[in-house]
Amino acid sequence: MSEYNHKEIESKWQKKWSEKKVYETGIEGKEKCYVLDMFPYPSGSGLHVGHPKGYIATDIYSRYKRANGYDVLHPMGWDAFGLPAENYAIKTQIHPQETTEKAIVNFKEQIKGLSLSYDWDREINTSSPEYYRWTQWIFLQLYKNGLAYKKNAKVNWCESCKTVLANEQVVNGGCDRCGNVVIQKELPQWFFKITDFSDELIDDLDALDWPESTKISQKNWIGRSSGAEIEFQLAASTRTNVDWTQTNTDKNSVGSIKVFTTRPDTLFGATYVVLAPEHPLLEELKDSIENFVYVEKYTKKAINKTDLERISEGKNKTGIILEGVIVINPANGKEIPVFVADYVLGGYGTGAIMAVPAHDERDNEFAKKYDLEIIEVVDEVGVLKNSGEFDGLSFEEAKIKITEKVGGSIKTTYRLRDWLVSRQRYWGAPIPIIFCDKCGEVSVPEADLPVVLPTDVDFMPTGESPIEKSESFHNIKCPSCGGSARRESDTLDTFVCSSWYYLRFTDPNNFKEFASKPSIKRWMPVDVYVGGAEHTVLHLLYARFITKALQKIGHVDFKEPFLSLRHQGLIIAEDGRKMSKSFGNVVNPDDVIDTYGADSMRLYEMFMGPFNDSISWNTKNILGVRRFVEKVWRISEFITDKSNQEEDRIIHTTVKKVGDDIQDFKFNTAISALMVCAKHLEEQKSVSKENFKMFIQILAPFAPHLSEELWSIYIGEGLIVKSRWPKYDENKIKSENINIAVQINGKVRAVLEVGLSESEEDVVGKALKINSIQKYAEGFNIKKTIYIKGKVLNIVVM
RNA sequence: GCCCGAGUGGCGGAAUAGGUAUACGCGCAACACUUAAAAUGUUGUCCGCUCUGCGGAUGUGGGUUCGAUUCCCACCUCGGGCACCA
Repeated sequence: MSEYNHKEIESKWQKKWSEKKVYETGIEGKEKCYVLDMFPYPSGSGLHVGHPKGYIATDIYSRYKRANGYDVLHPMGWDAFGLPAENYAIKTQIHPQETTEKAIVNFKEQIKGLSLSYDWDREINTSSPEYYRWTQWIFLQLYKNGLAYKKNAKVNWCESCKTVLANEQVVNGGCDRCGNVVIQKELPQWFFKITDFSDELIDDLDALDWPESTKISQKNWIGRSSGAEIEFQLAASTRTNVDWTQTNTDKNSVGSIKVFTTRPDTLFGATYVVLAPEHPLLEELKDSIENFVYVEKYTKKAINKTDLERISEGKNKTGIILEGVIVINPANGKEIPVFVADYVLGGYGTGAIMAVPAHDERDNEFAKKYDLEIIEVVDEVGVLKNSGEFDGLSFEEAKIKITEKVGGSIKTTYRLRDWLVSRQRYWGAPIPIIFCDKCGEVSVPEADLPVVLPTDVDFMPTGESPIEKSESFHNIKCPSCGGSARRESDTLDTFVCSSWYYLRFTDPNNFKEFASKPSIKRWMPVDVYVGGAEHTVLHLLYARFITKALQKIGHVDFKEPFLSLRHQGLIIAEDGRKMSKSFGNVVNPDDVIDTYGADSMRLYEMFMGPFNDSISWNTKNILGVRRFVEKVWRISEFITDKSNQEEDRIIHTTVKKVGDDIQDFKFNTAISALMVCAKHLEEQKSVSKENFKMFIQILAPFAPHLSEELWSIYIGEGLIVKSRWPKYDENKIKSENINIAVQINGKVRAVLEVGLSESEEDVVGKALKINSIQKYAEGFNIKKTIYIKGKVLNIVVM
């Protein structure tokens, strides 16, 4: 037999499969299976060997499902809007569309080299007007249903570039282009009301087949915590300076500071109150604060701080006392001071806390620095002390009773904030809103969608988004009154584009709807979703939110988009670092395919180790799987029409094992089982045609080219990619006799062959006849014996 | 700092409803084939010792058990994520 020529064989079958459209989405009306990869951002630098790991896994899974009679939807597309292409355009004046298209062509070619079984007729591109038309439509649905709104928000702003910066463009507090200091600037921004769904986003996680760590991360991100809101009245001495009936219309909050706490049980230990620098009460109390000049100086500085500056302060908490302002601890009537400090956040809870330095680390650090009173009110076992009538209560009980006593209310708060979706960028989907002098904010009529990105733009290294200066874009009439109007020039966060693409894949060429109801019903939800763990919170949370929002509005009738989720582990470079151009340690899949073949590349990435572990690439190790490929090639020379019991047993065992392992994403052990089987067949230098057929069928999802070639030579009926998964025979797997370990006091002293049906008595009897066992048992009493059928016999002696 | 995950041969790793630790692959060594090399095949390859045998070993130290890589407690190291959320 000739040597295995991967280049010839692989290109031959890639052509045939493509001609016969073997990967077309199943439409036969069988049970469906939607297998989805997180679609990539087509970056200019192309794929490295780490990218396709997840794609290979979903491909194997899809092939397995097709062979098992499912209609499979397995699509691929491009998350094509984004910052890198725009930055590149600013540098080179090459339009992002051009670079993006080029990158897509390159990515696609690289992906096709691996024979991933995508249905390319369903390819989508988020930067095409046919797609973003529906991204805009979804924005409008949310807008019309009160789930999208505009408000001011702080953004990173570079004074010198006159532009908004993404967090990743802020390096050490400076602009990554010009190095100038980045400030926080208030600008009107669009938000999605994800916080409306906080509870559902937490509670619906329970029913999902997702990694537990991912669920926990999402829960922590949403950060639901229950506690109490408690009011601290201002002391009379403070009150005299302000006419509260004038400044405050809410009777209940006249002259008080409302705080949120998760630990109302520690109220007796609250020795001061802290306001966030943004707290509105500071302005209202202006005349009562004796050192207001200094306070104002502090708050102005604090508000202008970037996140990075706040973080870098670490344990060195800053703050300033409000002189002349005193509040009363409602639990014990004590008068306590009030501070403003930037470790308290304006956007969380009520923007004010009661500080309990004995039981909160941050309060403790602050109290020590400013020499404030520290009172312990809960002991190590959670029982109250120094708390008057509540002494001796458990902290759980005290939470409720103390809140009740001081007239507080039980309250739940969330860490999650609304999703800021507007970007002051060019390369994104325009927000379909029009501003009219007369009518104000008007949504673009659905019939006028898409709002197409203007092309008469310049990419200048400075200034605002190029979209702002486009005449053609902004020169429009108000759809409501017909008067002159101007378009919203912000574009949407790319996470918006990627938060609904799984719906589009069900019906990608629909010009009338984002996807037809029957298509959505047919395919959704996604059965298996695979992608990197870096999307644990943002993308996965946003996609879940959009699904829930669309369900609420009535466009879909399910509440979760992804039933099961798997993360692929990173492929680390051979030098132990991340693969990156700047380290010069990138391995290009094209080179690997050229040298070893696509089948070997696929096998290697799956054989490296557990799918979700991070593992170092090692080119040497590819030899192992390449040798395996050649071994299978050689085994085909031994095909006979005779089989034997042992051969049948190992083939059927392997069929079972490989199927089970694919189902569980345990590809490494599946390949190991295939290797063990191949080794056996080669050693006995014979394999029946029937068994060989089964073997290449279960090998096919991993090494489709090799299997198809062997199939065409030796089996010849149709294509292996269209064949049905072989059925194993449980009777052929079972064997009568089995080796068990015989232990004395838990140490293995002998191996014994026994029948599976033999009784414990018989097995013990046989074991005691073995020389090496007698040696250990002699002179001792047998205390007891433990026999685990087919595995181990332990004889306990004294 | 908090949260999550992981520590098994020279290396990637296998085995967890507790039951023969080191499957499979890489590497290494010897042998066969060869003028030679490559390729391929065969055999060996956790460590130690007083070596037909015995003892030890799954990050460290304890515990539960007839039996622990697997369960429990404490600690150490590495990787990932998040940043003061009251």
